Amino acid sequence: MENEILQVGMRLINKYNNLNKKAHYYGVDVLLYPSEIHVIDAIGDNNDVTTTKLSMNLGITKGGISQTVSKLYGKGLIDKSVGSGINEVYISLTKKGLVAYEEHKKLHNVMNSRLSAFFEGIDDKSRDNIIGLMHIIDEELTRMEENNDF
Amino acid sequence: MENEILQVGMRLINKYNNLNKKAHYYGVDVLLYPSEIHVIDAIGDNNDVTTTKLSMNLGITKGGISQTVSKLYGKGLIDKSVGSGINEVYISLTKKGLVAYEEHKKLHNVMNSRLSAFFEGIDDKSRDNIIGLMHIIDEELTRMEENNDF
DNA sequence: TCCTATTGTTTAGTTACTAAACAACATTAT
DNA sequence: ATAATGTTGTTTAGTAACTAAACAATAGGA
Repeated sequence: MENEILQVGMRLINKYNNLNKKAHYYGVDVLLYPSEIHVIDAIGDNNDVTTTKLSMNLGITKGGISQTVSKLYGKGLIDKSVGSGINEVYISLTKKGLVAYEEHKKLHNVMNSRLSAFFEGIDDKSRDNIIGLMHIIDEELTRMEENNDF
Repeated sequence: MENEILQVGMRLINKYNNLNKKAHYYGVDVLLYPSEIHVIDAIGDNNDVTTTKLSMNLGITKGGISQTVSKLYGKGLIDKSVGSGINEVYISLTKKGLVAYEEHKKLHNVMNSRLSAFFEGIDDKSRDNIIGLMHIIDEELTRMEENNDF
């Protein structure tokens, strides 16, 4: 019974991950790979960000970010400018980059609005339980991370 | 408010995916990569399975399965036998493969039992709402898949 | 006997990384 | 002033985990 819910949850994660594997245009003239739209998303959420900060935000090494950013620069989606800190380079979206960012966000918003409607329609107890469930999952994942259990 | 729940959900998925990236021993003498333990898990759940069925179950091409299965054979975790169908080859776990399978399952069971306890402690309405929430997410993911929206 | 369908394999290519060495520059210590 | 240290970002070589496409092997039907 409860086991089934976990199974469904796992299936949903796999479904989401598979969707996330394909490249799309996001309203621009260049094909964007998952890693690229992921970085664009992170830049759009926090403009004038540095390579090091992106690296921390996305949990990827600086080298990896540098490579993806380089591709995005070549595709004309980002700009670079001198930052305020030592050796810092600020990364920001070009107009084209902003188009891709917003197109990507828009697609997420469809699901977002359905979920918003759902949460408005349920009672407080149910909502609290859903939050509680997420808390347990978070704790368990943290435990597995710390104990290197998997 | 509801947006925050979605954000937490996304963070949990990322956390889970990052855990899933590391190689582990799972109680045997060879290091098993994520793709390998994933295939072992699928074989253990459905013994005497074929390459084609594994391919369908895991959503990976036959070529990809063939490569991973080949590595697992080299590491001594699986056996092959003549199947009943045309050209079929049955894949099964060796003793060593079973050790890895059960060790992997055991780690998941810790979370499983916490979730079971949680679901026993909540009211029916909350449980129905959680199932309903999963249903909505499933529908939306299917819609995105079909419309190629992402 | 030839054609087709199916199974599994192999090969070449790709994405998305990591680790490590490196370069460029500023700050601090001697 | 010069050397050591600490940052930042880049480049390179290597790897995992695929896919697509060609292929081989085998069985059944026309």
